[in-house]
Amino acid sequence: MTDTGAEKRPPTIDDVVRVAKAEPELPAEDGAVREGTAPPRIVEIARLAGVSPITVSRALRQPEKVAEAKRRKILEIVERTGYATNPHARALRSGQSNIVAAFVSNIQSQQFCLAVQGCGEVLEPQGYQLMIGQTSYSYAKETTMIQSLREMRPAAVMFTGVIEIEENRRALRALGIPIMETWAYPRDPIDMLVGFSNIDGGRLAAEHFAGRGYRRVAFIGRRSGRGALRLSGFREGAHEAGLDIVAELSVDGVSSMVDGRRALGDLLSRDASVQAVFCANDLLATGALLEARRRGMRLPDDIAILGFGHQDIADELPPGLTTVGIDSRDLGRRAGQLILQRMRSETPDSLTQVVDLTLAQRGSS
Amino acid sequence: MTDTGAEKRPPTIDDVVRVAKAEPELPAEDGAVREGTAPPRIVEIARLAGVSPITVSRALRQPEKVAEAKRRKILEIVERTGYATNPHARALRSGQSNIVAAFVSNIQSQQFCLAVQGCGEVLEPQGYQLMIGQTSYSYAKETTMIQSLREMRPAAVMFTGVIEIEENRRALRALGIPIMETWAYPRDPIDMLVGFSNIDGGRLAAEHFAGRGYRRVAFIGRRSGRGALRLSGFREGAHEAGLDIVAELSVDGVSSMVDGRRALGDLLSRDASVQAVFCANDLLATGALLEARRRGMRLPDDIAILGFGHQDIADELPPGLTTVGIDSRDLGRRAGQLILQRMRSETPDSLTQVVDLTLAQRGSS
DNA sequence: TTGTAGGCGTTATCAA
DNA sequence: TTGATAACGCCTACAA
Repeated sequence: MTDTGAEKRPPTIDDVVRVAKAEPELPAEDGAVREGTAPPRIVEIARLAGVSPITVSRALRQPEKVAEAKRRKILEIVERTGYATNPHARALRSGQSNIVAAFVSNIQSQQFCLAVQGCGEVLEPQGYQLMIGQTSYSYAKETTMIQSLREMRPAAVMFTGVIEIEENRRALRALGIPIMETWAYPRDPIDMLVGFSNIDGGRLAAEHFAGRGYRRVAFIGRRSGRGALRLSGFREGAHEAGLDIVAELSVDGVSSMVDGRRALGDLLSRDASVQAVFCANDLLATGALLEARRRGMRLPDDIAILGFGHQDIADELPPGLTTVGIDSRDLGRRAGQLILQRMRSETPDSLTQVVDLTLAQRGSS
Repeated sequence: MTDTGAEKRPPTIDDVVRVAKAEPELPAEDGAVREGTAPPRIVEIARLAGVSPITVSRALRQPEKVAEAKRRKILEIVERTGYATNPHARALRSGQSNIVAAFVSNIQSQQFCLAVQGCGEVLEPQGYQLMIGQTSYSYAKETTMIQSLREMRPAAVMFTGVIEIEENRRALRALGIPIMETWAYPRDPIDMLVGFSNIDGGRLAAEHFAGRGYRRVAFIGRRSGRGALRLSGFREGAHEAGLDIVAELSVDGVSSMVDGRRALGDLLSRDASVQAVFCANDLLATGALLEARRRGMRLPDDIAILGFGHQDIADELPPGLTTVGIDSRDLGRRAGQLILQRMRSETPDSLTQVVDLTLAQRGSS
C-alpha cells in the first residue's frame, strides 16, 4: 500500500509519554490546513501507462477485459501513485455510489452497533462504506432521514428495525435501491428482511416463566414498535399458559436503566405479589435487576427478571440476567451478504431470512 | 416537506399488532426492487420556474443574490417536486462534499458515541452528514481508513483520539481539509483539537486516592495510547503524594468487563494488601467492581476503585463507581462547531480547546 | 440580477 | 482488446 517499507511500529508507552510530557503547553496557533498536493487523476495514470483513461478504468473495474501485461503495468502505477477513483465522478457517471446507509434506532445500543459492525465486516472488504445514522426511535426523525436519502443516493439502505409508516415505505421503494429491514418479521417487507418474530420472543418469555412455575407476571417496556410486539406475544403466551399478567408498565421514549429502576419500583408499589417481570429490553431489565437488589430482594426467589437482547452486561451483573435474544452480529452479517448480492444484481435464494431466538438462562429467573 | 397534509400518526400497539399478527407467514417472494421514478433535475425545476438552471442553483445556495419573487417561486417548486441537489455532481464541480468522516476507536463505547452524537447535532442541521468508522484501537486499521479517506474526499475528518503515527499525520495533512483530533492534548495537533490532558486525569486519580488516605495503589489499563498517558500521570501524582504503586496491570486490545474482572483477580493474588485501584476506563473499572463484590469485598473499605469515563453504568452499579472524566457530548458539540467554522473558511478564535476533567465521587472510593 | 459557456473526473456506448 | 466520444448534473467564471 505504501511506497516505502518505512517502519510503522506502534508507539509504546515511552514514545507516547515522551511526546506528551509537554501536554499542557498550548500548541502553536499557525496550524492552518496545508493544501495537499492534488491527488492523481485517471488521465495521469493513463499517461504514465501509455494507454487511454478508459483502459485504466477497465483495469480497475473489469480486470479480465484488459490484456495481462497492460493490466499489470496499470495496477503497478496505480499502486505506486496511490491513485484512487474519485467516487463523486464515478457516482455521477455510473449512477452507482459505494455508500450504504445504515440507520440504527439508537447508536448507544450494543445490539444495533453489533449488527452494523457485522454488516460492515461483509460490505467494507468489497469497497462499500457504511454511513451510520440514528433515528432515535422517532418517527419524525425517521421521516427526515429517509427524505435525506434522496440526496445522498446510497447504493443500499439498512435499518435495524422495520419501517411502519406507509409514506416512508413508499419513499424508500421509490429510491429504487436495495432496502434491508431487520429486527422484526412483518408480512410485507419493503424489499429484503433478516428478522425474527418479536411476538415469538414475548411468547418465549411467557413460556419460560410458566416453565419455571411463576404465575403472577408483569411487563415493562415500550408500547409501540417492537415493545408492543413483545408485549403482544407475552400476552398470548401468558394466556395460553394460564399466567396472570398483573401489570403492564409503559416506558416510552428511549429507555434507560433509570427507567427500569423506576418501573420496577412502580410495579412493586402497585402489586408486591408479582413473581416475575419481562422487560422488553436489556437496559430496562438491568435497571430492574439493580433496583431489586438495591431493595434487598433475592433473585429469582423474591422476583424473577427476564430481559431481551443478549447484551454483554446481562451476563456480568450478579446473579446474571436471563435474556431472550438473537445473535446481532450474525444478523448483521447476513444482512450484509444479502445486500451485497442485491447490489451486484445477483438473485439471492430468498429475500427474507429468519434468525433464531434463543433464551440464555442465568440466575435471574 | 411533504406535498400533502396526509396524516402521519405513529402506529400504536393496536396498529402494530394488527399488522404483525401475520408475522410467521413468509412474505411474498416477488418483492423485487421497483425502479423509482427518476428524481427531478435542476433543469426541470428551472423549466417549471421559467428561469435558467444557474438561477435555481443560486436560489438554493445564495438566496440573497436572487430577486425575491423568483426566489419564492423557485423554492416553492423545489418544495413541491421534492427536488434535491445531486451531491455527487455538486461535489465533483465544486470540490466540496457534505460528508464529514468521524472515526471512533470503538463504536461500542458510550463516550465516543456521545461525542459523535454531539458533533452530529451541530453539523447535521447545517446539511452535513456524518459518516462513522471504527478504528478498533488498531494502528493498522487506522492507517487503512486514513488511506480510504483519499477516495472518500470528505469535507472534514474527526477522530475520537489523536493520531500518533507520523505517516498517518502526514497523510491527513495532505488531504487539505479540516482535521479534528480529540481526547488528548498533544503539543502539535495536526490541525484542530478539542481535548484534555490524560496525564492530568491520571494525576487527578492519584491525588484523589491520596486525599482519601489510600497509600497502596495500583493501575489497570492499556499500556499504549491514552492508557499510557493516564498511567504516566498516575505515576507522577502517586510519586508526588508519596503513594506506593504496588502493581501496574496491562490490558491490551479492546478491553471488556471481563478483562477488568480478571485483572482485579490477578492483582489481588499478587498483592492482597492493595487499597485502591485506578482503572484506565470505565469498562475495566466496572468489571473490577463486580469482581470485588463477587468476592464479598466491601467498597471502598476493602478496596477502592476509580474509573475513567463518566459512563452511565458507573452511577448505577452499587455502590456507584467514582470516575474521572469529561462531558463527552459537550466535547463533540465543540468539535462540531470548530469544524463548521473551518469548513466555512471562518477563522475560529483558537484551533484548540480544552475541556475540563471532573471527578464524580461515588461510593467506590 | 440573470444568463452563457464550459468543465469537474469518470464511465457508457459505440466503433475499430 | 482498445480507444474516441459524449454525457452524468451541477457550479465557477465570466459576460450581459
